[in-house]
Amino acid sequence: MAISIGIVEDHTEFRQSLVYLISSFTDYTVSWSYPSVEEALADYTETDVMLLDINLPGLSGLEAINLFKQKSRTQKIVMLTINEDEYHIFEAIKNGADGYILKKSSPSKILESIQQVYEGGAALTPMVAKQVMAFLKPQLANPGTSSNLTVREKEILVLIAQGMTNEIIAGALFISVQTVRNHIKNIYEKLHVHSRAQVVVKAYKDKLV
Amino acid sequence: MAISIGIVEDHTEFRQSLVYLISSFTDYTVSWSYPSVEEALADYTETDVMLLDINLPGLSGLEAINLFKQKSRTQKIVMLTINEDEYHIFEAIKNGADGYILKKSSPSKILESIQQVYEGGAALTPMVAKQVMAFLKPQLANPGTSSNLTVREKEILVLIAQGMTNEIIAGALFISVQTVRNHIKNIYEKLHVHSRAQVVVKAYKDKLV
DNA sequence: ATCACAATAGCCCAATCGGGTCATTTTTAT
DNA sequence: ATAAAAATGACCCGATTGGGCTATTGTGAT
Repeated sequence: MAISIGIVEDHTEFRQSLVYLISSFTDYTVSWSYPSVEEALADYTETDVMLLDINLPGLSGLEAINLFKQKSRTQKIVMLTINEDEYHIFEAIKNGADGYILKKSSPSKILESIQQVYEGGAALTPMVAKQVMAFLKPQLANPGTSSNLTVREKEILVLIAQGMTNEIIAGALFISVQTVRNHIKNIYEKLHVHSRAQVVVKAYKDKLV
Repeated sequence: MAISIGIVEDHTEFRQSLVYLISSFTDYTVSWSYPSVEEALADYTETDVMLLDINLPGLSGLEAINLFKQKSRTQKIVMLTINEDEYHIFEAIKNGADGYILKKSSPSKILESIQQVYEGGAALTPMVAKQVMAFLKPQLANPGTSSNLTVREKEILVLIAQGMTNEIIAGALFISVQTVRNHIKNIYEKLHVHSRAQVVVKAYKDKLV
């Protein structure tokens, strides 16, 4: 069974060349292609993979991710873009895109990306991957952030960062309040903070939540 | 297939009358009923809809919502309550209840609520619905703004969201700790939270920081 | 076999916080 | 000008938290 693909791309020429490119392989089928999110949503049918332009008139591709996810949670979404800037990359990732590739990528790279996300992986251009890693590095490197927290401590940190009280956390994890408090004491020591509000701040700043 | 129902209600008489009421319709089946959350959790079996009293000895109904959600994410939960006050309403909604109805509601209203949440809707009494809408309106009208916080309150919120204690905040703003606490109380009320950790969470999520 | 660490749980004490009520002054809006 | 809203400050009380200590159990590494 061929992998089915949907395309949203306003630039007619590029859209058609995508259709042409993909259709030339028997492993892939272009189920539909539209120049706007609005039209794609109106006529939506589920596909295995979607190619979604970011710069679109009307609803942008970034805003559309969630809308398409609502239609189908299994479909994979690959963002097509001309810009490699941090904002768009992280917005796309945050919204749950499965891939982020440049329009100027070679045909073989585009097909490769489709295959990768179809198989459950993520497709990123090397430059994007680098930025993602650069973003992650300080968190991994910086000791005193999350890295030296134990698994249990991280669990509790997440719950604190949702505003839960110790009692609620204890209930949620089926352990005693005392134990929760002990874990929290250890978390404070490792993160060098002295209150749960500070923990929440750190959790958000260091993107642990 | 009849809609299956679980009931947690400590008041024996009311619980039994609920069971009697519901059982008298072939469309509904009471799978179980318990006087406490603890017993219900221990013996839990999934039902389509749960009626959950708020004022319970031991674990309250509000605290229990999440615990039951862990057992089953598809079951619908309708809170039973005697009070229509804002606090309980928002706590229930925040925790993910699907309905919020008064114990004094007529039998037909109770059954109607069950049917509504079973069909994927939400069941609210008109008064509750009004309060919910009143809370939502300002946010919808003015998106991006935090809910009606005064300038001073926003200042303090920002400082809280940096992990500061009341004493430090008081020092920073050259006002007394008492005043800081009063402002914070008002912030809590407006944001419907009950701890500074939750304020920090909200501050980051709604992006006021 | 032993050591280190993680997870569990308890106790104690002081500090902080959350919530309720009240009161005064200043600013803003009508 | 007057009423409403905001900012300031206080008291009280109970709940929660933060910090210091000890202890048992299980697991993984040496």
